[in-house]
Amino acid sequence: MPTSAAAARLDKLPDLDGEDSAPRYHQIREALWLRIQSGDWRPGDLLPPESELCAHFQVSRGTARRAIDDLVAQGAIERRQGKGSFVARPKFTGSIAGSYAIYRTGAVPHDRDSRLLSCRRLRVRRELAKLMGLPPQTTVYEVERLQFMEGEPITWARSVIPAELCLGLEKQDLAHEHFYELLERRFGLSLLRAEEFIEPALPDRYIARYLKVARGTPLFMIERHSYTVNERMAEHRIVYMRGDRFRMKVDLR
Amino acid sequence: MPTSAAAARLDKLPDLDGEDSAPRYHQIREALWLRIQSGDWRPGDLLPPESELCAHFQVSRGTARRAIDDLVAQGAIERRQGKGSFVARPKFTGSIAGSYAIYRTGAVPHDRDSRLLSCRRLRVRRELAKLMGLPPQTTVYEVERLQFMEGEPITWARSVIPAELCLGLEKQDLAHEHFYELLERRFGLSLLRAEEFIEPALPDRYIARYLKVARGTPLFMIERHSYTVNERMAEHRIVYMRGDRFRMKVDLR
DNA sequence: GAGTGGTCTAGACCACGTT
DNA sequence: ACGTGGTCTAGACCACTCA
Repeated sequence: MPTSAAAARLDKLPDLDGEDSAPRYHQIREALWLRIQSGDWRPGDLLPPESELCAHFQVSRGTARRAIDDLVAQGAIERRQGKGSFVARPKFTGSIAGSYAIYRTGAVPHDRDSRLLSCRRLRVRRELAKLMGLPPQTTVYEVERLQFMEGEPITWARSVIPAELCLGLEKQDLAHEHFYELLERRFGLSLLRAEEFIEPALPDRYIARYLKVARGTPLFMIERHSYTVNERMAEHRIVYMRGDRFRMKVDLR
Repeated sequence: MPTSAAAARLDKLPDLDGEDSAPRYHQIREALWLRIQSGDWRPGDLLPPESELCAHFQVSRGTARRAIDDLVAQGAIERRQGKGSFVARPKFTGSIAGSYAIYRTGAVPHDRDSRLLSCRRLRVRRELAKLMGLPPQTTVYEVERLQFMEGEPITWARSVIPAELCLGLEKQDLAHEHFYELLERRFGLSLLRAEEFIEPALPDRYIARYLKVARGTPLFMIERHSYTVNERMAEHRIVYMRGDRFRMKVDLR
């Protein structure tokens, strides 16, 4: 069942460990982050006010704030003045974002659209089961989609998700709803973080046909591992993105 | 002249603006960052102790520290307990690092080496002059190098630098010294930040020969713009990196 | 107006590196 | 021993949101 905007409670949160040499703000940060990772606190949940955190952990407000500051910097918590602090909804869900940005070679992208190619229920391939930490023969959903910008095909993507995490996925509106929002809202499946591995690649015949590019057109191949509660891999995604229309920008300091 | 490890002074640093609605820590951060960007304070310089910053800006230590915290997070300042705070040396100089990481597909990279292909003095190409903000016909150095890992060619790179920033570059040991360290030490040229644009690409005959790959092998093409004092572009670099041996990793939150 | 986070203060003691 | 940054406290007032 989809849960939205509950209140995060401090029940059974450990006290600070006097023996632990780590700073208090660090211990507090660990305790809160564990709550989020474990799924006790879910994206959108309202955190207890700072005053309550101070009282619970027996620290001054500066120390409690420092812990939250770090979680905010880490992207795990959002603050809203006057309202409270909330468990953050994952940032990388929107477009392709995060610590790098995709830039169109030319104009600014708008006008997004996507098309569902297929959604199948099947047994996971052996290699993928190993990579995802699933028992052999686990049933998964395999979703293939195309993303368009300004009417032009830009990315082809195939996602694999353990079926038990989203039973009935094939009945959902996969064509138009945002994929991660759908998982969150319909199945209560929240993705907390992801890793991406990026390589240059060339399209095979299948991909080239969908992206409407010549076989020799350079592409980005992006492999994404998305994790949910308890560090469990909930989605394995392969994306091919046209390199003739997009590039990535990285700021170095 | 190479300057190393001077002391940063607070001379003529502006007072806080009471009219400014921005928080004090923000105004302090801006003032310090401007000092660094302008070149008054150089990488490696020792900052005044926090006590002195507090006295100068008439703020409490918490506020001064908050300003420095932000600059540390931004990568502009490094703290060393017991010693002091220092203007950071750029992080992206070592390998390719920053907000993303290059991962070898297979074993861990070690055993680096590089080879100088050429170092020429010539007039900058018209398009590049425009991109770099240089007058037409400006004299530049053009340096081509190969980088090896475990005896295998991994990247080919061509750097273009305005000649006046590093007069006599051709006499330096470009083969073995780290390039950015050499610029810093011999010419006092410090690069403060950089932007990279990454695309998938295929090698032309020239690049393929150096990297010892077939013409159809996918590569990363990385264009780097490095900036020195006053937001002046000091280096324009094109890198081709083998995509069959390396990939990039990005962490999303 | 009540409650939240945002900013700031003026102290304190500790850990580390140098002299 | 001394000076640096690292951690922490117990207050204060302001800005924003919502009832």
